[in-house]
Amino acid sequence: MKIDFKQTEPKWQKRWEEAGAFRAEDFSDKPKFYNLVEFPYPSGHGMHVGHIKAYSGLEVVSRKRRMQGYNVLFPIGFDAYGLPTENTAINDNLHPRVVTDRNIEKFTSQLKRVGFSFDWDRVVDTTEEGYYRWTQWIFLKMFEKGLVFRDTALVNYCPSCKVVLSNEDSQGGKCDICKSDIVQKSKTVWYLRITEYADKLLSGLEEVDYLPNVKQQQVNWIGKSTGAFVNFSLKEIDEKLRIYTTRPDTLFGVTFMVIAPEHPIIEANRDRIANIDALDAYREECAKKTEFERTQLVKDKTGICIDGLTAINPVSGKEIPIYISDYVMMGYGTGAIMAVPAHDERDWAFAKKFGIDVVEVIKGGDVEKGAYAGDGEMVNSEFLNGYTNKKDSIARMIEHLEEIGVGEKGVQYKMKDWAFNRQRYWGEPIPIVHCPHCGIVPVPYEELPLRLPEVKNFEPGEGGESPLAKIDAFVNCKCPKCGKDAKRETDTMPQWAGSSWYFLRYIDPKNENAFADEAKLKYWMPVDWYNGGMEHVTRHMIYSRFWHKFLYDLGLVPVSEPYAKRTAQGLILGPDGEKMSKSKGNVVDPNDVVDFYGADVLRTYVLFMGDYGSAAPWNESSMKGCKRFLERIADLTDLVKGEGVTPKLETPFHKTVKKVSLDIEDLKFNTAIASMMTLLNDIADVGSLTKDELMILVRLLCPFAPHLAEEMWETLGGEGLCSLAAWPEWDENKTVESTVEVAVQINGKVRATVAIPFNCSKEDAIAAAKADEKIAAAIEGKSVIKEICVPNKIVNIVVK
RNA sequence: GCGGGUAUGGCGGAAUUGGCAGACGCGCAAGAUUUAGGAUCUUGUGUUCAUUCGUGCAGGUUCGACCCCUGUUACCCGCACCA
Repeated sequence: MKIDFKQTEPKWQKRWEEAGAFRAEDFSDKPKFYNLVEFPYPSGHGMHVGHIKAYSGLEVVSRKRRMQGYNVLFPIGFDAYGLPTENTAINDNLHPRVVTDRNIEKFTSQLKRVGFSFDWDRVVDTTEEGYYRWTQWIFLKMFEKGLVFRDTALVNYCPSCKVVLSNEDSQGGKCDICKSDIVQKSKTVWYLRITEYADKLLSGLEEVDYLPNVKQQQVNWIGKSTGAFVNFSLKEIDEKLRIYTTRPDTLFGVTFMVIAPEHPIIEANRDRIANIDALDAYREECAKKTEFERTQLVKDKTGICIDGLTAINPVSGKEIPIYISDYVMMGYGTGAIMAVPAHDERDWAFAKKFGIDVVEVIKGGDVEKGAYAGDGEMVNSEFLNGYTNKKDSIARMIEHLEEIGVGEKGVQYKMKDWAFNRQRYWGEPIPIVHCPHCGIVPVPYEELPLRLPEVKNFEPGEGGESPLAKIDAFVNCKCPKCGKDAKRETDTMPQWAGSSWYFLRYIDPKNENAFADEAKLKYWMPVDWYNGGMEHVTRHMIYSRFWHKFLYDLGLVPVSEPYAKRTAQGLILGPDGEKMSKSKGNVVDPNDVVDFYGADVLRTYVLFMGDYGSAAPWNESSMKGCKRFLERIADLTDLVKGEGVTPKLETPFHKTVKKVSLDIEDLKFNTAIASMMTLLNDIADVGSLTKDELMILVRLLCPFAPHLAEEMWETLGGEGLCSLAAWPEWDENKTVESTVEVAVQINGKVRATVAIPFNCSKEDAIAAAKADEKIAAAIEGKSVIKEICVPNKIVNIVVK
């Protein structure tokens, strides 16, 4: 039969919608299954073929699950707050609300055109009042529990976007949005105390089924290290210099100390430091460097010795000079280190440059030629001499430090607290009031949502203040506590706020009394399967796990981990093999593909083009192969003869049902489709098939090419929607032929194949192999040393 | 530097995890159909005339290795002066 996709695709999309075919039911007798895909940021460019691939994976799983009788929740929404929208709005002189609505509309129509089986009744939009009200609510809960704090510190700042960025948003020293170099700036910012959850985020990984590299990346990002804090006395003043080290056992090898240029001890002791002018000059220079420059100059160590402060080694009593250098960061540990040049590369390079002594405390290397970081016997270390096990020597030293009261065991994380405010308009207002009498006062829960005010000019101020700061009607308010005049916080939340809990809102998107109903949460959570991009592993994934764990500790969600399983799709590259980007002009627009080939071809192609988890280049002619495949399937209606089973096709059908069923569970869509193609070739060889058989194939095809499947299902007289028909089952016994071709090897080389009954005995198989004339000739006159038989696979005869 | 991964025809990729390497698709070639192009269909397609040789490279284990072990090279991704 001939299919006109331009007519059939919209027809079935409408029928699904009218039938509410993909609506998830709260509380059902069916088993539940919650499939989640990362909701898109509705940018002005519309959808990308990458989105299609990202959603097609769990789309297929969702459709299969429904056919298997599950109550499936497969929702979609829009993560609509954020800078790009705001920048577009500024450029086009429109309100961000208008831009957002326009973009959401565009995305919605594109998603619907592809025929995704989302539950459109549960769409969430993070910028809607009914949504961000609860984002603010959770923020206030965090405030209430002491997880929100304000601090003045060096933060990542993007001079181009004019915003403070979190660590996660400035990876590699580049602004995540505009890719320009970020700078360090001292600012007062709001933080979420995510480090409080570092251990829980780490240990929680043990109970979830995430892709191994997803887990590993999170472990690395959290970056837990164990060691010790040591307090060094200072010769000149009655103050301690506190350091963190993972190797306290090398304390006898310390020949100098290094503190970060920003370390407060310098400011506090200006008068005492003889070379303060030189230090100031150096510090100023460091402040000017971008993060990028600071890391590029790794090899070339710079620094200055502080003239006027001397540390005392707490175990040896020796006097140690203190340097400032930008290879020590204020943001990690205590901003100060004990330098052991013999056993640390960076310290070694620094010591060589400044002519500082190198004292070996671990045997095994030549410390004059380079730092030795390996294991070995402890030397020059008094009570530690003779220790050969790192663990023991560290434990012994910590014990000693605790005894003499100069240090203790410590833990550090690379992950830092989450800098949470942005100086832009298009985000959730932070519901806080600054009162001259009461200090920082949260907006009462009943006043939520704290609405984003309408403004004309939402460009950020030159001084880096939020556009909201210019709106007096918003800023000026009464203190909720004392009732006197006060001012509102004018910064907004970062883009990652709304996406940190959206999977909970899908469960109860219209609830006005809670972020979601308790019983519904209990029914649906956790998300059974979450698929998304690798780029979100160290941001969205960590952030949302943190929020969810916080809600769990409050008893507001039923499970501690939000996502039971996490997988990731690979990128679609441009036809040139490069990452798709507008500047390279290699972007493929899904709309063009749907116009020309139809949604079914697009869906099938993005899943057939390669391994789902790997990147693969777009190849138009390969897509034509998928078009041909679907056309040939449609033509099968002409080959239908009778009902029941075609003997020659029985095994191929059972095989294919099994293969498709199992491959979908492993995201091996390419081989699932390939097996249907193979079946199609088998059918073509036979020249006919029965109606029952075709209806099996149509149902297997349905998750991939649902419009064609529905059309054929209807033509064949199938009951109801194919999308809701029962998923075909297979009989394991019928997945194999009664006779199998077995390869016969002589000394491991294939010499012949013989057809023998399936599961026949080893003896029979070997006898059959020997009966083959080629094999008989090969063994002729030689002595058989060994005969190996793997049932149904191979016979190997070793001769001499 | 640390962590993770990949390497198979002209291309995208398969291989039940130690058992006939190259499924399936693209591309290509020949033929059919067509006024022609396109589309479609049929056949062929790792290499070699052949015995052969073939899964980045060099070894090893095994009756048998894309798969396991040792060494090595290249590329990709993430983090990175983390003390």
